Amino acid sequence: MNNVEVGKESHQFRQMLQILIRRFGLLEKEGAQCCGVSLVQSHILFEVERTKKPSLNELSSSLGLDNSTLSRHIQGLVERNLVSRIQSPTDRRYVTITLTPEGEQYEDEIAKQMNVYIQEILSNVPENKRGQVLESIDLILEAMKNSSCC
Amino acid sequence: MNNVEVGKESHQFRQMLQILIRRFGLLEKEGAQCCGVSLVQSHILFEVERTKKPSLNELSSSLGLDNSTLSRHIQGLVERNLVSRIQSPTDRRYVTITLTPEGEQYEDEIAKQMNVYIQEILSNVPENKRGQVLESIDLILEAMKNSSCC
DNA sequence: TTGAAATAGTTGTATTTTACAATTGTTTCA
DNA sequence: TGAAACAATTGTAAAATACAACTATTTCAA
Repeated sequence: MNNVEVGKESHQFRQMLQILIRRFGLLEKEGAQCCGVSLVQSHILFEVERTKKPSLNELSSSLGLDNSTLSRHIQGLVERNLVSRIQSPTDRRYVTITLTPEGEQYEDEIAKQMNVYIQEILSNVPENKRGQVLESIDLILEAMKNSSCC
Repeated sequence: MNNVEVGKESHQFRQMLQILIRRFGLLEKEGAQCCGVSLVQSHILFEVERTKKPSLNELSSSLGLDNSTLSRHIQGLVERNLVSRIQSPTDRRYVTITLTPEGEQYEDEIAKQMNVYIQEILSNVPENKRGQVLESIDLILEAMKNSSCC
């Protein structure tokens, strides 16, 4: 494959991804706000659930936020009793962040809300293409992991 | 396909999309800031280029921002001479927004920057899967267009 | 062993982003 | 023709964010 072809593909790829991301981002925003949290808070809850017991540092870098910004978000979520912040016993500089049962319930609610949208979207993908679509997103993720840039 | 299967797929789909979106969002942010604009500004420029001569209303709703917020962003971009804001002659309530030559140049730069990242990512997708990946993103977009939810 | 450097997290502060409400100018239509 | 609808801007307050300074803890090398 030569450069011109890759260039064309890149353009198409960026354009599609960017549109997809904006549209999905809007959906997420709506889904989160239906459940009474902001988009960022919903990302935090999601990420806490996904990566078990992350530290504040891990969270902030995986979300692309400053430490201080995240610290305040966590403070807010602790006050709302959605996450707990526990000092690590082995290294007391760290805190580990977990979902409270209430936080898990929240995550479920948001997931349920998103589920409605996603089922709607998936039902509009031709049935014989659904497997390919899922596999492809996985391939992109994998490729990103193996890339030096991200 | 029954509900349980769709549910499983939804979960996987949301998880993958959400991760993909966060990672790509970080890339975009970096790409934009390399070129001296914020992520939101870069989205605005992209959208202005994509949809020719949008009105302020169209832009704000497609970007999911309040009218007033967008109006101020546009003001900033006008001051930086990246977009122009022209009152529509047929209906003077509207303004149409276009890229200036300088704005187009900016868009090209950002695109070039993103291109570097995207080529890197695509090169890590197995060559025999690249077509499928591109087709799949297109399928998702198409499905979103045909969905009532977004 | 100990104290300087490194690290994780929090808090102070200023800036930026954002939304909602009120306002202005224009068009539509009953 | 004038009230309602509409697009955009401006006033204002709230929320999100980053950077810098600070505290508490750990590491490691002299």
